[in-house]
Amino acid sequence: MTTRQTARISSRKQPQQARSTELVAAILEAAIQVLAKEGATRFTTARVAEKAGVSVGSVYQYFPNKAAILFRLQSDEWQQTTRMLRQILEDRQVAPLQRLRTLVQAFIHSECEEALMRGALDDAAPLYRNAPEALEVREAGRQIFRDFMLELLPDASDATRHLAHDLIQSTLSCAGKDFSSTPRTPEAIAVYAGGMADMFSAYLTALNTQ
Amino acid sequence: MTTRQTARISSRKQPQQARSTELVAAILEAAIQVLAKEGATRFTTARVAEKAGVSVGSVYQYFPNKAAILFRLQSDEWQQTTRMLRQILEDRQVAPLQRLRTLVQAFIHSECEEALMRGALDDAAPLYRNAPEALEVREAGRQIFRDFMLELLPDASDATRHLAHDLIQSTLSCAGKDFSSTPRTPEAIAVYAGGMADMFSAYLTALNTQ
Amino acid sequence: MTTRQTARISSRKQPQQARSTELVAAILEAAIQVLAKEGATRFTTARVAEKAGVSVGSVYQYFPNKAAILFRLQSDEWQQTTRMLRQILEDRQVAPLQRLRTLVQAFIHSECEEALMRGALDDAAPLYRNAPEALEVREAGRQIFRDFMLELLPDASDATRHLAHDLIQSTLSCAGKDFSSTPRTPEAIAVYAGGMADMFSAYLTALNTQ
Amino acid sequence: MTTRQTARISSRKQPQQARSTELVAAILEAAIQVLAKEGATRFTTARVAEKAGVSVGSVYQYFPNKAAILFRLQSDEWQQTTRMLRQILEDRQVAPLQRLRTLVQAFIHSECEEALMRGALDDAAPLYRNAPEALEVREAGRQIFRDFMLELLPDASDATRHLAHDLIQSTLSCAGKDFSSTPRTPEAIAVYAGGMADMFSAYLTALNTQ
DNA sequence: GATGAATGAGTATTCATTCAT
DNA sequence: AATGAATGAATACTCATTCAT
Repeated sequence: MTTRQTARISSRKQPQQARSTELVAAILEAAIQVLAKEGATRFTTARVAEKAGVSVGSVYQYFPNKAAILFRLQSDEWQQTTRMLRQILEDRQVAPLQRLRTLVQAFIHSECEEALMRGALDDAAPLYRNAPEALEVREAGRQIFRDFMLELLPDASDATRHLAHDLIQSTLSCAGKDFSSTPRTPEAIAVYAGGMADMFSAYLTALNTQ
Repeated sequence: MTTRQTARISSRKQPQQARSTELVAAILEAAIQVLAKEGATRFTTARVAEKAGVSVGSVYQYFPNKAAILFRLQSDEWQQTTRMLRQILEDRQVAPLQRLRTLVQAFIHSECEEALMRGALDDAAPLYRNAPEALEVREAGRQIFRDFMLELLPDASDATRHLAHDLIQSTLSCAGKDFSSTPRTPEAIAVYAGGMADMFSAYLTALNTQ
Repeated sequence: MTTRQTARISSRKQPQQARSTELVAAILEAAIQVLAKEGATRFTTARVAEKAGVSVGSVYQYFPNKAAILFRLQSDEWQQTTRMLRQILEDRQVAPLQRLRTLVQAFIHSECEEALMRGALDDAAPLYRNAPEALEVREAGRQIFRDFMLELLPDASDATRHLAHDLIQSTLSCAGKDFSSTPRTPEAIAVYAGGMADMFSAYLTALNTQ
Repeated sequence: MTTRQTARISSRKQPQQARSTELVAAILEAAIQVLAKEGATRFTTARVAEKAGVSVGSVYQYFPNKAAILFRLQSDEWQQTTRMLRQILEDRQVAPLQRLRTLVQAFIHSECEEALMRGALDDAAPLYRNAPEALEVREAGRQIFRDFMLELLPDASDATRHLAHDLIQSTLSCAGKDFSSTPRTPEAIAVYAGGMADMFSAYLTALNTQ
């Protein structure tokens, strides 16, 4: 929303040596724990450093600022999601609507894992949201979905397809977040994801038979 | 998400005298402006007081803490939304699906008004979200929707209806927020809301013809 | 030299009530002591607050930042010097060269008072030097001297007078600082100031008899 | 001024091997650039090392601490100035007052070269000023001037000569610094230096004819 | 010798909240 | 009731210096 602060947020150095990679991993793992245990407002570089068993200085050796740690966490998640998207949506062996169904299940499931951390990460979004890098990562996921929409709605107008795309992707990600903000059993997850897939299917079918 | 801080958050006193009511109104109006102009992170009691032309002490006379101001803003909005919900959904003169369509249009439109302030209010959600009062207000809205779902899906099982309810209400509110986070023209709003209504309609129709 | 940082530096609020005035005075007094005892590098707002028996927050209530405290100290000094300049130089009862002589004595004397603090204040100059307010205060003093130069060198060309002005004012203030950086007895001060006055007199007399 | 920190500041080792000498030179050159480009407050060992294309560790191999680099820069300058002093002042072929005139011109000119770096070096003076080595280097220059003063004021009392010496040397160096803190054209420099030489001449002549 | 990762004390500044007047 | 001065804990980030490799 607010487009106020925006700064460089990417990693300060590429950890090429094994030691460095471990350190970055330790910091990120600690960040996840701090986020989950303490929440977004109590997420401080000092706490992350302490939890990682590292000095604050070391944190700043690998991340230019606090936002960069959060962004990295989010970025990693987006990449994971993008991989999942690609894997499921590009499998042309499976019927498109079935692929969508599989995706919804997979996505909602993954959203419900580490929901506490994810929620806190979301609360901290104002800190990293406006970084230019954030937009790039998002775009990659959009492109995969865009291609998939061509399969789902081959005869629709660009406008219609674009609208359906917006609706489905937005619903998937944000209703998923909403749902995962409360602890859920695997059954409840399956049911909810099934319902969402039904909704998307009904919508897309309607668009195709128009 | 995070269930950490939870404190009394409702107004400290019922301002019954005219002067008090004015003061509260001034503070809330100022809060809206600060939120819109400065964003969630720069939303401070001092700034609100200054903008309201009141002392900080006075702010604390009517609101026990900063979160209470934010909560009140959110609460007011929920009540407004609830009124809208009631007005549209309880009008039995109109066919249920048409009422839903009207509601989606009205809701997305209203989300796009003052989007800057709403976005900031959302960013500040961690501060007031866990207040018990917040849940109560939400529940009122849910009840209206629940009743409406009985009209939409008269023959469905409770489970199915409940699921559809969750999906639709969650999609409506959070995809609406997502959509409004970017400035939109009235036409774009109408198109998007139309699409969402189509999606809901297709889904509900499918459930009813099963 | 370096013209890098430049920010608002003036006082945050005008202390109109007695209590406030006292507080500002206490902070300034504490600042002087910290500067004298700890030096420019160890001059921190926390130390000033502690020495003043006040919280850090209170310091920031009256000064927008650390530089503002230093600037205020310097500014006060400049105003005092300007007053002295005016008092001595504008006294047309006394012969011009005699006035200059008196001024040099008074100025060097005053420089040697609280020399420790002044030295430290000077070390901290990079912090406040580039503030626009600093330049204004300086200019006032220059104007008085400019008028006086007209009396000293009535027949000289503008260029000559301007050059003499620059030389004398610059020598006075910076050689004075240099001299005062070592503890001096009153006698030594009088002798040094006498010498400087002799130098100025010789120079001005030479210019006038050219 | 402040006589607080005082530590060993001279070079850690005499670099006799070619490689070492080069390294030291590279570090000093980098230091000059950092000082000029970033200013005293942003002068850090890390930045110097990076600019020099060397590791921080290497910097500490040849300089015991940051102050030592700055001191060395200053020291080199003093030695250069001392050489200039000697060259000009000890040339008995030229009349004393003419030598003084030449010196003033040369000195002010040299002050105005690399004024940006010099200014920053000056800002950093608190860091190296109190080193005992600093005093020694200064003393060498004083001695040359002292001898020259004997030529200038052969009949004056020790006290008078000493006073004139203090005045002239102090004025030369610090008014020179003051003057060079603003960018100047060669013409302006010549004029200012001429004026200063006139002032010294008038003063010395007056002392000799007393 | 050279490297540069690691350290952690140190600093400026903000802001929710209280309470004497 | 209203004020706004005072508090002080909290936080992001820097940088001189060390030392294992």
